[in-house]
Amino acid sequence: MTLHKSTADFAELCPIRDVLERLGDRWTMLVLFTLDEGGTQRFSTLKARIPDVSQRMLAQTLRRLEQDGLVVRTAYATVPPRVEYALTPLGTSFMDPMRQLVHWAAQHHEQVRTARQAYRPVQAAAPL
Amino acid sequence: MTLHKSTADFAELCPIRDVLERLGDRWTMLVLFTLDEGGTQRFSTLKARIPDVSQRMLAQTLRRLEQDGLVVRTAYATVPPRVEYALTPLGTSFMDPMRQLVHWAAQHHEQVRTARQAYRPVQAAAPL
DNA sequence: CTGAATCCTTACTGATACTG
DNA sequence: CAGTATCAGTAAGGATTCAG
Repeated sequence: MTLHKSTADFAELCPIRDVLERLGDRWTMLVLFTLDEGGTQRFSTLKARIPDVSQRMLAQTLRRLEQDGLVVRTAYATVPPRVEYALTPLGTSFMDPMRQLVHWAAQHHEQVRTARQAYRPVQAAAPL
Repeated sequence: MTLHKSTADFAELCPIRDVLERLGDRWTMLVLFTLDEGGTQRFSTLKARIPDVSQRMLAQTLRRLEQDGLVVRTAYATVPPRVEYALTPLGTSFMDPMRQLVHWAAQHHEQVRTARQAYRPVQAAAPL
């Protein structure tokens, strides 16, 4: 369960970092959350529900999630095209730990904000 | 408990995004995890345990964590200087949800890797 | 509607060099 | 030892344009 790797293997990252680095970007969590609460949704719906995501980033995020097996993409050959996205069982299984994280954030947000305000760049003197 | 905000308020981001975006960068989780498993540690120790972090990034990450109240920095006015870092109670409280996330990653890493390999860029045809 | 491709601007990062 | 400052390269992100 270590997140560290010896200096030797930069290339083959530790499993956990490998997975978490994907999830840590700006939009992934948001997309997963939106899919979870809204169920199967079209591209345009997702775009509408995440106001500040660009088309480019949404597409890219969805591609990666699809690639990692957290999301399924279903395209219908109609005109105009219709594409639907949904969480896979794997994607759904991720929502549990994610909800914990969201809960923590909601719970402690105020405390963090307070800490930020109280923060003083540096202290010259020191204990001892 | 929504992660979305109306288009109106980009500036004042939703609490959860505000908190999670900080944690989502490349080093924060790793630093927190290292502090958690090793207890109070000096700058150089942390640097040694996270082989591929640069001095600059480690310092920056620690500053932010300190600012957010997850880490305490204690400087001793000795020569040479000695600075110790430790998790605050707030920081410790974050480890719970974080461990869940790490656990999920460890548990499903193989599945994700498999999905990545099986992935085919796009499909021309489609159902229906 | 759902994207991919391009361009361009900003943010992140690592090396390096320099202080207290 | 524990940083900060500066610089340069890379990567991320948005806006726009074009295509199936």
